[in-house]
Amino acid sequence: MGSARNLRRSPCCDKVGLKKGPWTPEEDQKLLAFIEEHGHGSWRSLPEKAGLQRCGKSCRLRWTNYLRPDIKRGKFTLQEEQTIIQLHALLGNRWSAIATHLPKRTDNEIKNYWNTHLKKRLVKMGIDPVTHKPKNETLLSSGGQSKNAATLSHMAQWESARLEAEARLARESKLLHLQHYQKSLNKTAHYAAFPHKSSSNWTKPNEGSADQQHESPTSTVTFTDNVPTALMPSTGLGILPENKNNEDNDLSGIPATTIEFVGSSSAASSDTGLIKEHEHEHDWITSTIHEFATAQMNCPTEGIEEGFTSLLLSNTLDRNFSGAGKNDVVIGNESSCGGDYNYHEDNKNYWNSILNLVDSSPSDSPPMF
DNA sequence: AAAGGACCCAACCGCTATCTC
DNA sequence: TGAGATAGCGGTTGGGTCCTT
Repeated sequence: MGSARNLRRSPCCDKVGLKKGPWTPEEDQKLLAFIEEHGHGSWRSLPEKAGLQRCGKSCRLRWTNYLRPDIKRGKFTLQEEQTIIQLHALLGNRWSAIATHLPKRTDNEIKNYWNTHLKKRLVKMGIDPVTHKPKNETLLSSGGQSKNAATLSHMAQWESARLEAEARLARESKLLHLQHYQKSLNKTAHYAAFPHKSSSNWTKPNEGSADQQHESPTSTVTFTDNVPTALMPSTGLGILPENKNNEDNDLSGIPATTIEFVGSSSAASSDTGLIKEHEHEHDWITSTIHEFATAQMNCPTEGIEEGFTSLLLSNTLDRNFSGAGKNDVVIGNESSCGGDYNYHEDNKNYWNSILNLVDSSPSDSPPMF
């Protein structure tokens, strides 16, 4: 699908003499030093200013995937693995969206980890890594089972709209954080002398500070100062558990969850136009939820916004990650709205975990499963 | 010990979306 | 309004490392 636009444009790396391939420690030093002092500004012009024989794109990727101070490297925790699997079930290969729920991890890293570890693990367990359904069921899937796919699709659509809104607002608020960003960059000065590994790869600069949350190009979640909103407060939309004390995920006490239009204290949403956009998105999501319930689940929709969790928990999805700290995927069998009790409980587990996932502060998530 | 296959992951490629002039 | 520039995304690749025989 080569666009006509690309025919007009010259590739960013077509300049003769520009280096490709693995970065050397010296190049990293130069890039870090330059960004610490000046910020990255225009990536296009950065390499020349920084004295690098690289294209801007290469510099940007090196920074976002490796040198950024707020990157966590190393082994993925069990919790992170579960997060990735569940979000992948919901969002598919939308790595950047998944990465917003795993602060300090890059989309590239998550993508690699999925392809090299998690995908294979699911396959071994007989789970289709694309549909997250058991292989044999995928083959048999038809009729009533297709309802599951439609349900997932609706969930993804809903999440997609939310993420897009988040991204847009994050861009707006990013401007307001520019000054803050420059300050934070200065804090990273000590990374200039970060240690190296013996090979071409070297260790992480370090863990980022809390206020570096604003800096991450891939992790654009921002939080309001005083509103304990859960789901992307920057969009103005939040899922607000009515009982925040439900920390142990006791399913008998699953909070009724409310989707509210939250008057965010962020600068971005103080803008009238943006608020109007929020309202529009809220309307859209509300209608989608109603459509979702009526079309896919045959469940009552009255007061549905006050009980979205219940809606999710009584849907017809047929898989579950159950039990505390388990990797196992437990396959449900019965599916009906408000039907088999055990199956209902299984789905409660599954969706409760997802809701808790997006409901948790990125950095201090308690054990969720 | 050596060969070669499997694995891993940083980096690249191609594309679209968005911004700027 | 349209062209060009830039940023960001997801898929893919290539080479280094690890493991098995």
